[in-house]
Amino acid sequence: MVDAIRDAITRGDFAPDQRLVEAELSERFDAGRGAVRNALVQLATEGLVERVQNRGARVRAVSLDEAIEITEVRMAVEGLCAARAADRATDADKAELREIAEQMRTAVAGGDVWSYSELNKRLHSLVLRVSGQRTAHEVLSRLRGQNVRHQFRLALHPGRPSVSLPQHLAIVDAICAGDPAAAEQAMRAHLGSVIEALPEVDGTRITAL
Amino acid sequence: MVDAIRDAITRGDFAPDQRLVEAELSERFDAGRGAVRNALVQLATEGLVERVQNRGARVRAVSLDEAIEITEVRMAVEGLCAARAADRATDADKAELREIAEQMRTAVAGGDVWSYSELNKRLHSLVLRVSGQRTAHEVLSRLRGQNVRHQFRLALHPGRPSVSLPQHLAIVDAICAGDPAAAEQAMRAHLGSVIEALPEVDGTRITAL
DNA sequence: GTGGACAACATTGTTCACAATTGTGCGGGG
DNA sequence: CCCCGCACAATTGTGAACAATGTTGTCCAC
Repeated sequence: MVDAIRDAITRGDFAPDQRLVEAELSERFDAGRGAVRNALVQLATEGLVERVQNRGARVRAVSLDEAIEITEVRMAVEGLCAARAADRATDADKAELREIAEQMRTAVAGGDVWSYSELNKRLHSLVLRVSGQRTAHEVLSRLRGQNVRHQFRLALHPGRPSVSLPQHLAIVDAICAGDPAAAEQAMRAHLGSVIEALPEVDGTRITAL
Repeated sequence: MVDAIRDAITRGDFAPDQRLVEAELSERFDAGRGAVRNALVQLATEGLVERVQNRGARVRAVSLDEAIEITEVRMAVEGLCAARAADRATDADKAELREIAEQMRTAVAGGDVWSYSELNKRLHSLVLRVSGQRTAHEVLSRLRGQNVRHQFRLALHPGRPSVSLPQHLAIVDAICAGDPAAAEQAMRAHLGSVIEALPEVDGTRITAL
């Protein structure tokens, strides 16, 4: 239940600030109002929806400032994970990382923005998995969920792939070289660049898809 | 409601792995079963209790490994906050930081473990506030909540204050000097030392209070 | 035309009873 | 003596009704 609603929000089925009426969700997802209620409570503590007493729930709109804050925290935590990944990566992990890096190169060369965006998610997710840091994984999942909209806008920004590609490659290289400090530094540099780019794409209309 | 149960858990009124029966909590806190239910859902997503379908809730026992993971993430995020705090601290903030540092010195000199533990919380909390990073603040609140037990054990460990005091002083100094890099480094060094100390105090019986 | 009291409506909060599921003790058979 | 099935107790999940609250629209005085 909660997953269904969460997916719907992150997928963009519900616009930011849109009201989430319990009865409507109850019908749409074919569940009791109680179940919907619990799901909304959970999503509220996850930061995806806002709930105010007697006035119901609405999907939370994260401002530019919040998006920057979130990315700052991501910078710190994913930096940690990159360092851990550099320490723990097996040969199989490294092969997988290089595989993604290679696909990223061809995607950017071919101008395939959507594939690159998917590879981006896979790369960050793989670094997390290799790091073995479950706590960091949970923290980042929550943060990422709140940020999907800004993330999406950034991915669609023209010229963005060509600046982020070398950063991604540097991350992969550092992890494969088993250099934790370099991996952390590369990840922080990458997300630092995301932070700088966020204000530029803020307010961009989402047309594609 | 949720605050009452959360406090009870962090205070230690409920032991780890203890079952939390809805009816019992309902009576103890004088609230409807529905309210208790919602509170448990929220506490579950906060990571304080575990809930399994049709089997109820129990307070989550965090293992030593998890405690270390949590502290690693804290190291990354609080490092970020220390750096931000060094950039943003006003004169009033700095005065407050130095005040706490001074009180820490006298507490350690006088062997007042409990006061020192309280000051420790206040210091970390103040750094967070000064950093102005609300997202980091929320993340850390959650993590700290899961870790209270280990944190508490560590605070009671004999000889611990004398090793952590200079680290705390270094943090305050770096922030007051307006040196973000040094502040981040000092905070990371401090929490790194916590990580090293955690295994030593693991399994210690909690007698005092 | 504007603002305020008031009523009708919509939505959430709460309670209750009951259904569904799981844990437990008991007895019988191997 | 141990293991399996069965009934019963304990507990959670769910649905419906009702209460409480907030929102919207209307009417009337000014």
